[in-house]
Amino acid sequence: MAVTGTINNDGIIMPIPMPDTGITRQEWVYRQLREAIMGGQFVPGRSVTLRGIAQMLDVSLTPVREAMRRLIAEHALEAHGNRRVSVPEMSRAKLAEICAARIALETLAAARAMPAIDKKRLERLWQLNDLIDEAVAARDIATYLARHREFHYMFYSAGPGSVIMPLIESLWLQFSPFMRYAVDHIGVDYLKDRHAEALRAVERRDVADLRFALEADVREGLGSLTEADWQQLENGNGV
Amino acid sequence: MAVTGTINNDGIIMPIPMPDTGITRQEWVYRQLREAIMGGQFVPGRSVTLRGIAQMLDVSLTPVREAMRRLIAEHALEAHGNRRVSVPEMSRAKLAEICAARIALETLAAARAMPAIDKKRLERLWQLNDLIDEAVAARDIATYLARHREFHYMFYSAGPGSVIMPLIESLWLQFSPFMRYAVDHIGVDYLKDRHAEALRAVERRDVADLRFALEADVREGLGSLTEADWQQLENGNGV
DNA sequence: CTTCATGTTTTGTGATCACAACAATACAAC
DNA sequence: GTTGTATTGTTGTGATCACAAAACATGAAG
Repeated sequence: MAVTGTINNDGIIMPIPMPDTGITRQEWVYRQLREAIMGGQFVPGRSVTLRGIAQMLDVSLTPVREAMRRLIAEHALEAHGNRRVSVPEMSRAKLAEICAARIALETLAAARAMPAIDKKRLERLWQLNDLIDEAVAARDIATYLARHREFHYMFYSAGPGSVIMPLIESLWLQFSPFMRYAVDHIGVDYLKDRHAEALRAVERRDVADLRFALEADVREGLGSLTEADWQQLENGNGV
Repeated sequence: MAVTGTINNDGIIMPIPMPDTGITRQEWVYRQLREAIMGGQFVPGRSVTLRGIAQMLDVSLTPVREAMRRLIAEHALEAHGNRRVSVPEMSRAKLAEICAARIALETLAAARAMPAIDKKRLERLWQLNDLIDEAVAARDIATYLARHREFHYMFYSAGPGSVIMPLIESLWLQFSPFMRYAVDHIGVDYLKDRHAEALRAVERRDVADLRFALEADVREGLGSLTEADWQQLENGNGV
């Protein structure tokens, strides 16, 4: 294991080659785990052990311990009283709270970023929007998730500041495992986004419409699960 | 050092007695540092070393490393490229961003919490409001900061959920060292809050007024520093 | 006095070991 | 078959050591 671009015995893809220079092992482990979580490779409820990760990435316990502490602090992982660590499970209430927080923070970030979105970045955003549609049409969940994240990140990161973005990323870390799980089990057909509407609002430099589009994007995306969907997820019925 | 309720050679008060049972050393170290930061005992720019903290709290490096990783992940501490860690410094832009994020998240948290604020909690909030005024009148900065934090925490924590509150706490960790520094150097006289107005809004069950009061509380509190204030702070001129 | 090279000290990082807490299993008693 | 207990294995925690990188101090050369 721990070699380049293979699937290990836990079924988790560890793509990035190797630690090298200029970066600490702890930092490398952190990024590996973070990408895996964001990519939805960790299923909610899965327990994560120090030795398991250490063996998987072929490092000692020390850097894994620190990387996991970071992820726990960001609520990407959950530490139970028993000292066990696992990927957090999702609930209706928690998802609602995450959506509310996303709307509050992402509309703020977008409003702050809008003046800094120039023609070049706007083109890239339109391009990403197309790529997302293609991924949905092709039922390619992995690249859908990656592009979707890239779209929002490219949006907000145009603006200044280093305070709000980490908060948003913490939220994404929290719902990503669930989102992958939900898309896997319910399908991609219900995935409507408001990205085009948001981009048109940017072109018109209309902050209010931009906020509205993004709020709708979250509400009709993550926040749109019906009671039937939830029950299907809880019964574990597959795709 | 590391004994109960003394001031160590760094001038930092480490009040809580000792680790005992039922809690890991790492967790204890984390809480100690967190309280010290929230209480404004760490001045912005101050460098924090592993061995320094370990010696201060009389533990080995291991628990300190993990505790500091947590605090760095919460942006309570800042890790530089040189592998050095310090208490983050504040800038005009950063403070503005923190205020904007606080308004977005805290008005949301308050709105969610309002239905759960019963008569008993409201009484306690009024009581805290009085204690804050007394602390200001007595120029007692330490208890002012503690009560101020307790007031907001008691407010938001009435509501359900475990997602939004940690985000808010991360923001408080980020501005607390600066706030203490600013109050120390500029004085407590400009400290006007909108707590009473917020509580009256709760009594009327008026969400809009509640949000307005809290937004004003942040904007006229943290966000009210003038350019003259900033220059005074940057010159390091004392009280 | 300034600047650069050298040596010393401090500091973070990673690995390893010992240990205690916890979970899981196996087995006996009813 | 169920329940309770002893045993075994696994896991997180904390301490210590070795090492490399960075910061600091020292001193010579300009």
